[in-house]
Amino acid sequence: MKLSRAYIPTQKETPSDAVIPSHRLMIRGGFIKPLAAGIYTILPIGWKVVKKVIEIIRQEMDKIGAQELHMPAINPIEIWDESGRNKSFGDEMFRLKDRKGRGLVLAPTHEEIICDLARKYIKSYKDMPQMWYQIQTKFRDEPRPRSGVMRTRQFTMKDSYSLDCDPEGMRKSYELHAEAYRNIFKRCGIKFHVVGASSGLMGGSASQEFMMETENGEDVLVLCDNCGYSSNMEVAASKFQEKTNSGKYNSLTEIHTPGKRTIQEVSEFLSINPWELIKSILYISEKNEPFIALVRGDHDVNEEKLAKIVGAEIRPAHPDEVKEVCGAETGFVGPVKTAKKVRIIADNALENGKNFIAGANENDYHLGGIDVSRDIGFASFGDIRNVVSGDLCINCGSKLRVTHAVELGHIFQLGTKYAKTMKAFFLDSSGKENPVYMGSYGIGVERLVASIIEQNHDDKGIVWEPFLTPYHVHVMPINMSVNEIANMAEKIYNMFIENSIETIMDDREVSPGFKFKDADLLGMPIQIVIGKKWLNDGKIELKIRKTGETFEVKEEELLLKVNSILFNKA
RNA sequence: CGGGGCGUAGCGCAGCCCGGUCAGCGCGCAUGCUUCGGGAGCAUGAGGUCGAGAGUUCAAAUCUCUCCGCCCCGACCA
Repeated sequence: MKLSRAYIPTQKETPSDAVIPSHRLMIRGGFIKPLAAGIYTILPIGWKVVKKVIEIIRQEMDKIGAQELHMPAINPIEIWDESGRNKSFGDEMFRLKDRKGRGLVLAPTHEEIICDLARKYIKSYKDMPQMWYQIQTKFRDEPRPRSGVMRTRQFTMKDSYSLDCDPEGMRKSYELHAEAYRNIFKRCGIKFHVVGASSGLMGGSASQEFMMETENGEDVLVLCDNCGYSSNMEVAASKFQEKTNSGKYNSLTEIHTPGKRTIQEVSEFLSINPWELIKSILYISEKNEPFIALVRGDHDVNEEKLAKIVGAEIRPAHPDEVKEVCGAETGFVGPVKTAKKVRIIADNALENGKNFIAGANENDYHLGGIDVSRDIGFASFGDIRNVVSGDLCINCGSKLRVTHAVELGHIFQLGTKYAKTMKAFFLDSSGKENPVYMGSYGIGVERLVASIIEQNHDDKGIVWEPFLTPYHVHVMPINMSVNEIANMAEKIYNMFIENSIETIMDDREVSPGFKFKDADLLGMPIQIVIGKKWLNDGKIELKIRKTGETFEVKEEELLLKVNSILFNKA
């Protein structure tokens, strides 16, 4: 491709709304163009990269025996009512009506359709195992699209589904996927962690996420660099650090704390450590039952864990509900003497603790000297807090590290949840009817591309690996108006093309600096410069984008050199 | 959905506070000449319903209201 004819709209200025590097570089390099919030056109060189990533995915999926199919992106809403997820997806699902008024949805994922296929065609244990996948556009009306192509409302997903007769079969399919995913991310040059995760809206038993560590990630990870324990913060476990309370308040005492609401304000006001306080938060379950969650002052409530213990969806209470249940405004809420009797769930770190301070359920007052077993002995205990940096690993006792990451892939063992509600049954070898065991597995394609850039760039631009780059070689004739240069560039360009090396040539009549900057921004692995050195010494300059290394090469050696750099060919 | 910010030429922005030579700057774009090793110089030129609507006023990019869009921070997911 010649740049003079290519649609690669690079720009010098960083768009003001792009914050993370991959977003900035994809916009500046002409890889993507925004159309609306969370909706992007993928421009030609962006699409070239996407296609290469998809090919890697396809190869690895085929390798584990999965079969590619293509399901409709537009679904009748009834099938989503049947699984109950029309409701649970809520506003996140795009809904529309056809001309007759029939309800349709733009599919955010495809478990329902797979289940429908399964119940129609899987009749016998002999029909399984099956693994089906597709690479397809998904639609999710995200509450907050973000960070360019990292989180969008329309995106490409590789989603696959396994169907098995029993749990062992399902685990086998799950392991095959885990293996394929490791290969895919390795081949994309991603450094990743596989972590235990929450199943969220998908439901089911086990699930793991493939995460790339980056400060710009939306997820929080807990890692043990010693034994390799890794988990999403949503479900991470840890041993908490034991703390000793000063005993400044060692019997039940009301303390006047005017206007001091937060842990920080109260601990500073009373000159005590944050961990001597009990953080009390009122939640309301979906069954409209209020309850108070208690964690130590230096900890945070983990709502995922809490919801699991409660066995229902939960939400923080509104201010008026707090007033009604506890008798005081937020900031002065505590477990002792609430206005209404209320269930209390406390974190393990509080069990048997003494001399704590909490809100007194009276505005501008806290209560000191709380003995947990004496004063709130009716509470139940559990792990309901987030791991904090410095907590210890439950396996090996080393210090845990808390870090940010992007979720690139997620694999689920769904079990029989969908099969049962949607009646996907088969006959086993004894003629008995059983529900199908499902697994579901996803990779966000554009997000993967953005992550690759996130991990492979410098201050000048993107740095592509040879197997993902839109073009292998970027040829730069320094001055198109000098015939010897233009002709040589043309000759080299044609030679590369004939030898299956993907080449882009900057044949524009622009200044050299302009070409160098664009080449660095676009990030092809090899830059070929034809300029003064060619005119004076008959040498062609070859520069490796990643290292900045340069070579002066004779024309007849060029192809060999390029091949060896790109593909390690001798 | 809460909190914060923004919307003026393709991109980045100034102007708004204090209504009235405020329709402006840089980059980009077009044409010509000169240039040609890290986003060249000179000259000429095209390009804007100032997000939309309503209101206040002799007069609105500027003040008021409503709506729309976009971004960032929090509750969800590949």
